[in-house]
Amino acid sequence: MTDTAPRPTLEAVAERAGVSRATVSRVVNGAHGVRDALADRVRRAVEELGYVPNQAARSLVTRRHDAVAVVAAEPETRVFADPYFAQQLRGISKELTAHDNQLVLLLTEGREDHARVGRYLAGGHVDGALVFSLHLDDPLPGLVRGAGVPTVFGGRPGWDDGRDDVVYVDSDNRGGARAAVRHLTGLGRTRIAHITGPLDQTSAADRLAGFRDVRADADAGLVARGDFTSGGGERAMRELLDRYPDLDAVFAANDLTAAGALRVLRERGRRVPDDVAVVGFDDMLPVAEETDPPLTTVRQDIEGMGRLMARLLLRGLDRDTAPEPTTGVSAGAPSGVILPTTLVRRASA
Amino acid sequence: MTDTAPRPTLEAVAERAGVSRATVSRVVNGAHGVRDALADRVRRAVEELGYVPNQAARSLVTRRHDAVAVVAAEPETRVFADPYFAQQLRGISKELTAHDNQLVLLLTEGREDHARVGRYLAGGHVDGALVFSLHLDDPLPGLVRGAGVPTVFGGRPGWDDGRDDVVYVDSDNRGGARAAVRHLTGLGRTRIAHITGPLDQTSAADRLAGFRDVRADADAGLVARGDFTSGGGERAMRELLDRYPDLDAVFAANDLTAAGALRVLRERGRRVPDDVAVVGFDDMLPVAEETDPPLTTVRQDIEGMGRLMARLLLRGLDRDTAPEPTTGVSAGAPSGVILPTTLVRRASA
DNA sequence: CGCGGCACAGAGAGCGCTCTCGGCGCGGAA
DNA sequence: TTCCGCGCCGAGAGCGCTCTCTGTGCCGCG
Repeated sequence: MTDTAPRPTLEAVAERAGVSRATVSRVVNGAHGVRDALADRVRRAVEELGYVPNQAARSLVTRRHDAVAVVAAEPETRVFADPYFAQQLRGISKELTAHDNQLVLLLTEGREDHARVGRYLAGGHVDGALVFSLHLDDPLPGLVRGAGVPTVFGGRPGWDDGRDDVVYVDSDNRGGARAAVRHLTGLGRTRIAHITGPLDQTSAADRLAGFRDVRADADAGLVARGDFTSGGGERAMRELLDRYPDLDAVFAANDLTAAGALRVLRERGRRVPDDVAVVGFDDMLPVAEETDPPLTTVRQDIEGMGRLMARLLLRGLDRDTAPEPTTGVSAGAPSGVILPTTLVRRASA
Repeated sequence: MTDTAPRPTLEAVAERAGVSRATVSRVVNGAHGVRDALADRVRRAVEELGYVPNQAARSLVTRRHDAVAVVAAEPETRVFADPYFAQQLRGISKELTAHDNQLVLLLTEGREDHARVGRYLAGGHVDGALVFSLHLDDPLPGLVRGAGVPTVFGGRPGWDDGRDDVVYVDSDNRGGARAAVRHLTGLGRTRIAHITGPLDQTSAADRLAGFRDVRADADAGLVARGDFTSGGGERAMRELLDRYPDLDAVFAANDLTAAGALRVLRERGRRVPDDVAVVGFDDMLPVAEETDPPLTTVRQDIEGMGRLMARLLLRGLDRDTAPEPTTGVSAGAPSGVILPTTLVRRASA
């Protein structure tokens, strides 16, 4: 039952159409230099036999796979909120399928997984890789680089040190943070605190930098360390209130953190936004709308990020097959692309 | 830069080890019937050259790909809450990598995508497929069936009509719903309402069935239709309160719905759980813990579901390569596997 | 009328691997 | 010693495709 009839080969199609394998191949692919009459006959034969090219045979000779790997460290995507990763995946998927590429998903979970991924990428099973690298000391980027596979990173890699051949897509964490804090100052708030994310992640570090851009003169004590979870947000909020009972605004590094902060504020009898205004980050959808009050936050185009990553990768792959004559890398190759963020005003600030 | 040195072939390894291709192949795979001395020489050569088998060449002859497709309808995974799908993916990924299989992700979004997926599966690029089919009238299952690819479904397919060769994994929606409602009756609640999900999804239908199992005598008016979103939960909750101002418990078809219901209850001045007890479903993690009060809900082992799906598929594939002599399908083949659910008690009921 | 050129089609090699089959050497039985 | 059997290894075909190279027919031009 599982075994279907043997799939028709090029040969079979050729025979049915009364032409040679080569001609069928020409038609099935680009189809240049084949008379219409013949081409039609071939197409009809393809249709009748239900011919589908054998990808294995094809890539054996072309060395192309029309497949790209998406590599993500599993525990991190978990902490970082799953919807985030899923949305990126969606964007990637759309772009890839639009270009007839397959998406091979590699989720890693530990040292041994890294080795496995390295081997897989080096094995030349895919034409390129999209890698999500969040931590400063992530071993993945090095691995991928070692595998010699064209790669686009999701999120600014921590080791963005001089080498400009690393391509990545990120959203404007720093700019978004600035916008959030400016929004708070615009509301007349003067005692503005920040709850960070885990600072070994570039997104968290960049958001902190954005906060500092606007509040360069803020007390160091107004910055409390969180970890992108609501529990961390609660802890940090308690600390902050203990230190600064008079604070009137909080910028949380993400929405989960903000949700935790909101709970503590309510518990301590602070009204939001009247007493304390709160801004989050991510616009993580189930959460940001469900909090009480709904969260003012910074939205990023997550799906767009994914799509852009895929697009950049595919473009790079194209260039490889048809290298332009200009010397070396095209002038001013965009090594990092930063997507804009927007402030979403809800009730919390 | 992108192009690395040409990858070593079996031939190269053979030459270096001073043996034939066949021997290297034997060692690289099962390694039976090769003297240890020779095998060691081969392994050393593999190591030194950094040889990795060319999967395309291999599957060209073996007709195996060590890859399975995961097919999901994109808009639905969105509505159904993204973390859900991501967790399943994680379970699938773990199981697949444990068996050296790759995960090819196919997200569909419309009619034309269905055709594309059908072609892909029929094209014999993968050894099997894991398909998430939520809707009663989902065209995907039919397509997959037509493609003649071994398949395991995620969630009970709507058309579970007699044919017992369809393999699926689902969690015990009906039993979980029963447990939730019994919990409410155990609390002494007597006026228990239910907000359903979209009833063209089997999970929603099964949860409703579970509600009815326990409250067979409940007024029809105590069942309000929702859509798995918090907005739907709000609307349904308003209806219910209008119809039954005296209701003292609500079983919501999922956590998002429950979150919406909670908002309306608060807005109408009902205390939870004192006046009205609320139970959700899913234990969708960011949400269920963030609501006020935190949600009592029914947890399913989502990751386990994914893992089980993959395991069942791989087992089926194994059988194909090494068919057991027993007649036909193994007696009592588990066509549907139902995973247990557990009630998680928090503050809302 | 003959030749070069062009547009198209076919023959055939070869991508890197697996796997069958045959050969070879060695040990034990006759 | 001869022969068979067995364990191990190599030769070689072939998986389904692409792509180059060659061949063929036809046109235009001299």
